[in-house]
Amino acid sequence: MARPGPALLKDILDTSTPTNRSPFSRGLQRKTKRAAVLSCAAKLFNTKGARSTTLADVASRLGLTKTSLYYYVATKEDLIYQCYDANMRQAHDQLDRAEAAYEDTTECLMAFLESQINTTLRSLDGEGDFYAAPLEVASLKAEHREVLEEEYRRLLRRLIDLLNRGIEAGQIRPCNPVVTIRAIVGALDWSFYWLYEMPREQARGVVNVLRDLLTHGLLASPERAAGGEAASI
Amino acid sequence: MARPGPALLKDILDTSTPTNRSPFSRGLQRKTKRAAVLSCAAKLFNTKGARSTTLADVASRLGLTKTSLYYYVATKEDLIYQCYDANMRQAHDQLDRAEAAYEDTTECLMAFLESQINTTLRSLDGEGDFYAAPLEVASLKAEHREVLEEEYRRLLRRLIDLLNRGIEAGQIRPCNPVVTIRAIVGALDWSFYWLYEMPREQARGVVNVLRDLLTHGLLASPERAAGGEAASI
DNA sequence: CAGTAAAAATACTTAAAGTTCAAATTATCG
DNA sequence: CGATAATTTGAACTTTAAGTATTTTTACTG
Repeated sequence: MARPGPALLKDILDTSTPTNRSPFSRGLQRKTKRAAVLSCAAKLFNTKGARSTTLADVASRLGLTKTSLYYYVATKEDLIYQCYDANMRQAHDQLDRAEAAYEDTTECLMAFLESQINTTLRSLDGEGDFYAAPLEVASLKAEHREVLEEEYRRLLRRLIDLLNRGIEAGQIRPCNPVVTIRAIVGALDWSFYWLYEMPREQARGVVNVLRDLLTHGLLASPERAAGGEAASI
Repeated sequence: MARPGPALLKDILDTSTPTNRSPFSRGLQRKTKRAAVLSCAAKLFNTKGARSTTLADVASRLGLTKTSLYYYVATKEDLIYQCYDANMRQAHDQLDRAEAAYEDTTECLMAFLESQINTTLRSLDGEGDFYAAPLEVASLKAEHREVLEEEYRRLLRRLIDLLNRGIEAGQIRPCNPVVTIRAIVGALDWSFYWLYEMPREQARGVVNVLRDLLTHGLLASPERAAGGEAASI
């Protein structure tokens, strides 16, 4: 699935191994190319917005004409939907993995955040697909919009449940989990925007900074948090 | 400036006082109506995206035809730019006020966040103008885009400086201020999205939840932060 | 209340981008 | 190599929404 940024669609397939030329590989090739179309579209959507990206933009980046895209997607609306849907599925998958790997609720949440950030970073390194942040769901037709909104709410609910379990177990401070998760996921949904333009060096440290911010907060010390006078360390 | 959500443009002006009918009021009326156009557009931009909102959408909400909008704005691109610019100016103003009011860096940051959230909440109550989250700056023409990006960066720099001052003063834990501010502002830029659909009751408590999250972090206790075992309260 | 300027509407043009279709090209396989 | 299916294309068509020219309505002013 790994593929560098500016690759043309015709260069996507690795025809060096015989397996990729076997009869059954035809459907697989199509799937692979389709995934490349979605990834390319996702990158553009993240960069200039789904609605203001034209099919010609996507096509030209893939070395195709815009007509050719219709071999892979039904409509532009469908393309946007597929991109968003892929992103939502990926997010749920990552949360599945995080929940399977960690008992501790805080660790689980952090692992989820980390995997989401890393997915973006890998894509920027050309080592994985781009996923589109679902920022323009509202502009989709009702049918598609409702599916995505439900998936989004489901993700929020899962994370809220996670927080609640952490609170019950005494691992996490009592807080309003709905608002807290909204803030965290909001920052995450929007993170590609600055990750895209941040020096790679700094971007690599993002996960640790977020982990720190979320676990300890901003304040220098608990005493200070209660409202005392400032004191130098 | 206060004006309820679904008001038609012709109902905007308060003609009950003579002042509003004086000769010099003509230009003022136009300004007021122009502000109402921007506010209405901003609300729609927040709800369904700037690019997928049509001038007909904006006009119909104001009880006008789309042609009439051209009396107030030059082009649609201009309308988007004006909305975004108004938002950036408002944000800088709020930060000015917060910096003037608070010596303590943490308090200052919190006051800024609070004022931003409250601006959104007031607009939802029909007690103030809507401001558009500048989510689609990338789709504007270079000239406008550069102005807004510079204003956005300037806001980030101001907030980063604020954090740095707090760190130097020992009020704030040493952290990467760039990433930290990006995360906070990202969550903020995106907050209208969930504030719009959150029960008003809950929305009122948002500021406190964010304050808590940012000051103390998620963990139940500092001991726990070090990695100890979970303990029920 | 008539004259005049502001505001808004009607009817139209234009541009851009989404979409379709039939034809051409390319790749696979017996 | 030649048949067949997969893929891509060029060119035309459609739709949508931006933008303009002109006229009409409204409302302020003397």
